[in-house]
Amino acid sequence: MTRRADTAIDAWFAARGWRAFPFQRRVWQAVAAGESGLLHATTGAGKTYAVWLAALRAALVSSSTVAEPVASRPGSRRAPSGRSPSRADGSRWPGITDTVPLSVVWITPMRALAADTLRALVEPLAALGIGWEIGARTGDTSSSERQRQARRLPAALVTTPESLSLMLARADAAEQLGTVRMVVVDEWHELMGNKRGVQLQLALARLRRYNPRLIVWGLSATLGNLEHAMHVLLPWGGGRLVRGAVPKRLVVDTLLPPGTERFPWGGHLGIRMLAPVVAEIEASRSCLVFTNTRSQAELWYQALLDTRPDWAGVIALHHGSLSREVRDWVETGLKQGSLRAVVCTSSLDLGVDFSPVERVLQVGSPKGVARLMQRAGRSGHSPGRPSRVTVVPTNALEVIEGVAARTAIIDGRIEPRDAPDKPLDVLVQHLVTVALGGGFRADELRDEVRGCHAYRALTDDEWQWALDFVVRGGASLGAYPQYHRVVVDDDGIHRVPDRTIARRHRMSIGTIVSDASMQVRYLTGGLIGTIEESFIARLHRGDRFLFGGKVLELVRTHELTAWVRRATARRGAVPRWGGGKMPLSSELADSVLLLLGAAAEGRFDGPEMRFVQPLLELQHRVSRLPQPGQLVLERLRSREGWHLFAYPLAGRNVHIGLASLIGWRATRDAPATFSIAVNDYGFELLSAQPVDWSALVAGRLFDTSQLLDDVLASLNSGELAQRRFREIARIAGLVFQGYPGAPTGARQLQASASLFYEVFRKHDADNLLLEQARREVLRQELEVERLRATLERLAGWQVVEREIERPTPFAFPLLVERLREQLSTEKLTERIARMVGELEAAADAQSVGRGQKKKLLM
DNA sequence: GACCTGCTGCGGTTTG
Repeated sequence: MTRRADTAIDAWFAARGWRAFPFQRRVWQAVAAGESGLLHATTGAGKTYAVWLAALRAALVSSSTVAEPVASRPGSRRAPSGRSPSRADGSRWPGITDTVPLSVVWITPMRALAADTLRALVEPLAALGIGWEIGARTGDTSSSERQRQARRLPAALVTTPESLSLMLARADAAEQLGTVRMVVVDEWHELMGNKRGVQLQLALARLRRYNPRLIVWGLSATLGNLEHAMHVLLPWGGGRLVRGAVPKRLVVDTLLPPGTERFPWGGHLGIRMLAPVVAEIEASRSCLVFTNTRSQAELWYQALLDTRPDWAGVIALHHGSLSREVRDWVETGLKQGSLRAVVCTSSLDLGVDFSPVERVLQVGSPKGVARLMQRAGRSGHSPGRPSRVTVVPTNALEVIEGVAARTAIIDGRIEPRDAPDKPLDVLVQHLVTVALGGGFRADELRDEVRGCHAYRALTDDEWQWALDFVVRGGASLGAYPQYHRVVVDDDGIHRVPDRTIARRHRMSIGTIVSDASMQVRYLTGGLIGTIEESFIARLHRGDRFLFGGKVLELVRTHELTAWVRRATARRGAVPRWGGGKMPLSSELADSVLLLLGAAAEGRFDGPEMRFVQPLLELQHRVSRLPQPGQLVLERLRSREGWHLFAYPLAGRNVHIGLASLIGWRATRDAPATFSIAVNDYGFELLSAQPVDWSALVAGRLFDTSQLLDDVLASLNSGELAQRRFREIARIAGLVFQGYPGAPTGARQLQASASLFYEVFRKHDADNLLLEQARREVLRQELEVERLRATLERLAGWQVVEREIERPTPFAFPLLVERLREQLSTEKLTERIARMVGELEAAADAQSVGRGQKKKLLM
């Protein structure tokens, strides 16, 4: 039987002109033996087929009623998506048709991937003549499909972690899901590092309780810690790590400005690279232009259209604030090859598989090695084709980052991903989910939860606290019945008897908490997308702004909708969205530092490093280049006061902590106030009085003892924790988001979250959700572990102090950064112009000649 | 003439 199934699969491969890769065979063998595991392979290497065919084969092999298998002519038939192939030709395994219960659950992190995945799964089914019904179930599943699934679930289901949890909240969850034999988690690297991944861990533990022999496979892109990724997914041990050793060539290069064009020392927009980028787009059939922010994407799209009006309709814009319709249109255009270029944010990091993308550009810092690899993988998406990404620097220092990413990839220094530890908000939500899904006994569920990696160290007290919180609202909410969500019946089973609570819970399942935003609609009703409330609030009637690639005029705002019409003007304000400020990763920063070290020794290899050579030499001449083993401190006296610049290259989050900490420690002895500026390379401390930094550095400025206390004292961590608490309150089910269509206003949501925060602080100080908020701030926003590692590293480094007369190339961006926060755009422009003027004058005074001056300013 | 920062992902109602 096994051999016949193999033969059929081989025949199907052969019909497509393929031969099974060794890694695919390894997966098939492992699954046939009932093993779980993690499959790592580059994109486009055939992971999907490997795991899917393994699942099918395992089902075939273990199906006792299988009769004579006959492969139909492989690849000759095509089944309509999501439906079982016709039974007409009879060439299939009769034993596994029709009445196969739900056997395979395929998890994808994005709804948009579900449809694509389904198509990929249907094809081999049809060709092999297997009469399985398969389907998708996510939030946008049609109501008729839902009804069909309510009658009987298909044999294989493609769904999201959230929808799986929703299914666990059904009273008949055990019957519905108890038949599942295999779970495949696609893009596990996207989930493992966040609370969605934790929610999935909990769901898998549930499925494993239903079926202890459950087979689980994760699919992952490149990570620095694959073994750990597998362990988080399969905490019960014994997983098989399979690496798809399909040679994949990855090309990282840099687009340099043509000729002797100068380059700004700071800046992140990069519009001056417009002409070279246009040339690149012209030269390729289809191109993805990644930017780091949504507003940057809007500006680039507009700039491209200004330059090439004839590209209207063949280039497009894609980011997370645009409506689903707009994005669907763009994604379809990409797949069909009708779009020449799409300007996007990480909204297209996943999901354009099997598409004809030929070229990938990354405008601005790639921030991390894995991120750049992921984006490179959007091109050349099939076995054997090379992937290529071109970094488009927006300032001189970013030129180095491209080279740094390339060397890090070659050396295999890829970022690891950490999994969250014990998020109690997710656990609280899960308790209500399971109470809804047929109920639970406390001891049994506790052991099940502890089987998850995230809760392996959950104490009895913590468990009891979480249980108590869903039963009687914890110590402070006992008086409010809506927080007595779970009730213990006479048999000791925890259930949710209240229908309103049940409904609200089902509506709130998930761990993604979105920002406060308003819908933007045409007067005619069409939805364009969503923008931050705070941005719209600053606009007046008639003001124009750029959104969705169009200049719009604000007509009026009503409730949570901004009504707009097309404006005839060519310019408008650019929306600012709030959002994460991702720091440069340690791996990439260290790689940059190595290159700077080489530069300090006079080594400039390759065109990129030679391009920035004049700038780096200038830095080294007037100050010093940061390099491994040396912390460069620059002191500058200006009209503004006394500046200290430092370049630890530890990413902006750590620099915020470091600058606050050092400023705070410096003021313990002599009172002073500092203004602080940070970027990914270093930080600036500016004071109105002189500070004896040399004495302080000789002291215990970089001490790591009492680090936590000092960090908490130096920053307003209370406010940070309160902001963080908003998300936790939502996930734990304290704050109800409101019904769709009439959502609770964001401000109201914020208000009730902070109300809970205050109530807990005053009357329930031991509430573990408060503690969680503090932990999350320290870990995620302040990266306290990385801060500690940085301090320890700095303690062993030689401190090089330099007195400088003018801002150096490394200091200049920090000056601008601070001014940007303080001044309006016009004033900032004036100030920068003056600073640059002073620099030029200084360069002239040094009589370095015109050619030199040009070089100095790049 | 140099400046324009800050990502992504999901889910859900209603019935006398």
